Amino acid sequence: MSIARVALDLPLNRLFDYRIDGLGPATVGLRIRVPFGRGEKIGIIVDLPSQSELAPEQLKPALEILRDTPPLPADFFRLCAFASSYYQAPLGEVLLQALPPGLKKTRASQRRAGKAMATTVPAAAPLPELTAEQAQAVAAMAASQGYAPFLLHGVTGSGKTEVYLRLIAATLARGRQALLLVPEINLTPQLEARIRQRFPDVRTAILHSELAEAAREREWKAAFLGEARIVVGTRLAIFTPLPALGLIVVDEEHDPSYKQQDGIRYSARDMAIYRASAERLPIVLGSATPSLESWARAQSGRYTLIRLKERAVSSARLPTVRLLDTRRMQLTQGISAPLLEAIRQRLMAGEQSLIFLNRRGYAPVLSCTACAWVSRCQRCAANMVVHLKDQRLRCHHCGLEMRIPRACPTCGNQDLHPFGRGTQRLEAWLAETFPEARILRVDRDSAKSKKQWEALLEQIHTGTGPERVDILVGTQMLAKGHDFPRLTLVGAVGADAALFAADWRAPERLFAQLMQVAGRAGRADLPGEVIIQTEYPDHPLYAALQAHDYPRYAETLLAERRQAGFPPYTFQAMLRAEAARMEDALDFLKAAAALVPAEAHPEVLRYDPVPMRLSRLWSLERAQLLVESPSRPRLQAFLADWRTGLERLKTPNRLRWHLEVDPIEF
DNA sequence: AGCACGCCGACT
DNA sequence: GTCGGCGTGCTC
Repeated sequence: MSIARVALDLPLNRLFDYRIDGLGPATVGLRIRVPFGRGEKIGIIVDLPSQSELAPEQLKPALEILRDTPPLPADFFRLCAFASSYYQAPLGEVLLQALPPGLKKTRASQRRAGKAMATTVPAAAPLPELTAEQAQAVAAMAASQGYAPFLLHGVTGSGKTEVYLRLIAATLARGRQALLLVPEINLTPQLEARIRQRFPDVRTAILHSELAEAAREREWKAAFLGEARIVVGTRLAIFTPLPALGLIVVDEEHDPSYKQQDGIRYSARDMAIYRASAERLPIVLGSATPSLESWARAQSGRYTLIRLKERAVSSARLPTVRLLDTRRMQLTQGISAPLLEAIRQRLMAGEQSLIFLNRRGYAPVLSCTACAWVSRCQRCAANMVVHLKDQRLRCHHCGLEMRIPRACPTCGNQDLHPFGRGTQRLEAWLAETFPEARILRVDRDSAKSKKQWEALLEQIHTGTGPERVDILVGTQMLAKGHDFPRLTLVGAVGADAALFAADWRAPERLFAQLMQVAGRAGRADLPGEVIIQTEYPDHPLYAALQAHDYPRYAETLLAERRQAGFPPYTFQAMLRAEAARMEDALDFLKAAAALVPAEAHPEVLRYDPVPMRLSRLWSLERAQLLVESPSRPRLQAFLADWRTGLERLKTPNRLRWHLEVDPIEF
């Protein structure tokens, strides 16, 4: 009797055995259709054991071994097995989340094979000349053999993408595939175009979660079958099986969107490092503001640090950064007179300004002037944001919406005031102040879809005429890598809030955002200026920003982290619970903390359970318990023990929990 | 995760 | 007297 051991997409930490006699030759890595409970499921054969722990009559016969794709390769299994153990997630869940949805369907639906997208082959442009720095970087990285991790630290505009393209070309020349990870593909349509232009004859696969199902399957297969030689994708693309992988590039490696925030909470950047090491490949982590984790590893020599200190276009200098001390200034709608004057000057010169305000909506809260009423969300521990454009209050966490009330729901007072400022309010006020200017707001509300976003980009690029844009108002969306040729002024408003946020990673993110948004200014032959309004002009973050000195700020932050015993000097995991009542969530976490005796894991520190910062979301009370260790292996050992106990722990009514390794939000 | 079985409250 | 609440247990 032949047996297949099968991984299924279930939240269960075990595998299932089936009889496969008469189903033809089986191979580890093939998909298999099996009866499960009263239905059926698609699983993946992970082993062909000679016998099962169950009696033969307890095994059900499998229905079909699917051979429409080749077996998933051993490299892929190793990657998934590592993710499964590192993130304490069942192997089946990890393996199956890596497949396009079409390959997980029980009914063998005969979809059209799907042809490769018709790509108009653009005229091959001459290769841009490399700067000396770029050439050195390419030479150093292209010469590497085996596992070779590089941290490519390049200031904005230093031409990191060109370096990637050269490395990709070298990889293709060696007959290998190249994998390029990007944070959000929809925000960088230019990158895709650039790759297609550079490699017009090379099949390039694009992979991200917003692709339609058929397209995703087509692209995934092209990559898996080795037809696509270049694979560009978001975090999920790290799990694509690639038969001839020769290079991994992680662009903007510091970007938080590499961390999956639901389901299996993995870091695509960290998985990329593992994959490169397991498959003995060069890997390039690129950023103008690397994550502190990566920077520390580069400092310790685990990664080779390669720096691009100059902008690729020699005439384009880094923008000057001016700190405006607003403590003694009269602000109108949050804008100081000098910033306003700077905008006016750009208007007169026909140049573009960008005001960065990382808060969308009109105002963060509506409140009654007579009583204590504020626009709180019914479901979340958060305020509903005023969206004046569509006359609605909206919770940015759960999406709950309602009309803006005419009068206070509590006392009937008609005098309700929006407090604080978001991009809509700033846009409206700037439109009043500069009636002749064309103002464009760019945030998640104005650029909901890829189409809208591309249309906005198009508009921003329009140089002259009635369609030109004079002033951009926007959130961090504007910080992503685009060239805005006429942009010479960047103003940052309301940035201080992140300096003292409860989340200790907030300053790191603020620095990256400001650095990126500042990098938008003055890329071509026009010098750029950045004006940051702040009440803390002496803060080291701003000083480093002014000096364009990421390394200095990174050292400051790393020293703080070391002092405080935070990552990357300790390793953390978070157990989170949500329930109808906070008490239940906290009680569960208390019980969880007591599951494993402390003596068994002396180097693992367990903190007390606490409510999460956003303590209620979607009407569920949420709490969390942090565990921490100076040793990653010891933390891992503890987590493995802990999970076993947690799975046995019977949870109170409707309580849900999950374990997150290397959490990035608190 | 589904999906069964199984024992206690308000309804045709 | 039943419909249905979700507590518990199982899935090769």
